[in-house]
Amino acid sequence: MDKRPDPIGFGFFAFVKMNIFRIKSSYMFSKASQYAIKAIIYIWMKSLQDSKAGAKEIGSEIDAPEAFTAKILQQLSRAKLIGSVKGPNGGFYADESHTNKTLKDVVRAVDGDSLFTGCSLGLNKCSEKNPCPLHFEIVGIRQKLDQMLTNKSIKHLAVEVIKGETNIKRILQVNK
Amino acid sequence: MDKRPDPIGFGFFAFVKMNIFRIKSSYMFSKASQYAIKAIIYIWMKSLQDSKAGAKEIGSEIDAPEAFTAKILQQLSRAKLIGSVKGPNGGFYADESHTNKTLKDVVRAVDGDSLFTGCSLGLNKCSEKNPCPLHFEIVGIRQKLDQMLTNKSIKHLAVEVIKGETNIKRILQVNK
DNA sequence: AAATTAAAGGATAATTTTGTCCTTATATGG
DNA sequence: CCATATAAGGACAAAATTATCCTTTAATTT
Repeated sequence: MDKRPDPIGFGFFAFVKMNIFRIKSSYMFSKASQYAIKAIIYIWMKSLQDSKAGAKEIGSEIDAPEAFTAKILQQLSRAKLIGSVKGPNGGFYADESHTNKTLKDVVRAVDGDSLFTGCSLGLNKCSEKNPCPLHFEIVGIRQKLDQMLTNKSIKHLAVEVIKGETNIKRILQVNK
Repeated sequence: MDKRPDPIGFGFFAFVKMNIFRIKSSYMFSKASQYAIKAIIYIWMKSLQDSKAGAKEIGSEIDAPEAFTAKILQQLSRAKLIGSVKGPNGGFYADESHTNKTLKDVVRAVDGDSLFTGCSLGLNKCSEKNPCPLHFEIVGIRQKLDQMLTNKSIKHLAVEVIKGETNIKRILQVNK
């Protein structure tokens, strides 16, 4: 390989990747959770139409890497948030037994519950009695988030999506 | 080094670190933001007592890795959220020019603003007109978070902390 | 002016999260 | 029973985030 020092400054491209200029992601949910939510809504939509969905199909439809999606589906399956069957005509599905599963169940299965229980500043002894500077401010917001995620069943979400719009692709906004 | 295959199954310890059993962090803010918030509150507390704080001191007081804290302080300084002076008796400080800086400024300086503007499912075309399944649910919560972070000036927070308790260590809960 | 002190910044390492590939297990249809 | 399709899982790779170390720059003190 050519190990000569970069002659005309293409190191510039490394430059833009440097700390200073890198933009972080930092959403409310991890990517894994985002994929999980999209996937499980999609599965419910299929199940409401009496069909299963395979990992590949799901990954492609929700615009998530297929192999990674498969891993996440395993987690959801282990957590009993969805069912799965192997073999021909197999795939992932949801039924009555999953009717009451909520967004919170999904997020917890994938990300654990530090989002709901941990101190927002990462302090391990934060509590009502010994609150961090943001404690009381954050608690209220987090409670709202928690309630919202707890109140929304996945099935309900899927039904809403179907009612409002039949084109899955558009609703999940997977196209660019 | 001993490269023999693990004879009595201490691979178990690798095992517990495997995907399945690993617990994610996944807080509202990144670690960098958490450190930034703790650091800047600490700096304000010191400044309100007319003294500067060095990177080492700050890192140790807020229970964050010192070198990493130094990096974050650089970012805060570049973003004009704090001031810095080099040399003997130097350090980081905050003054009138920083009075109106808010928690939101801090989070944005460190994490960018995907937390505030990005779709919670990571979809790039999510909007009022073309909403993702969580859009309207999340928007309200995020707005509350945004408002809270916008309304709280760091200075105000530091004052509150000082009023409530003089022991910095305890308030920031750096012990255990 | 020189020595010293502390921030600024570069390079690199460790860890975590995200992502891929390949093998194994298992259900279904023929 | 056999072939096939698909989930489950292991091993590994890439990327992002977190963390450390060392050199350079610039104030302050002497």
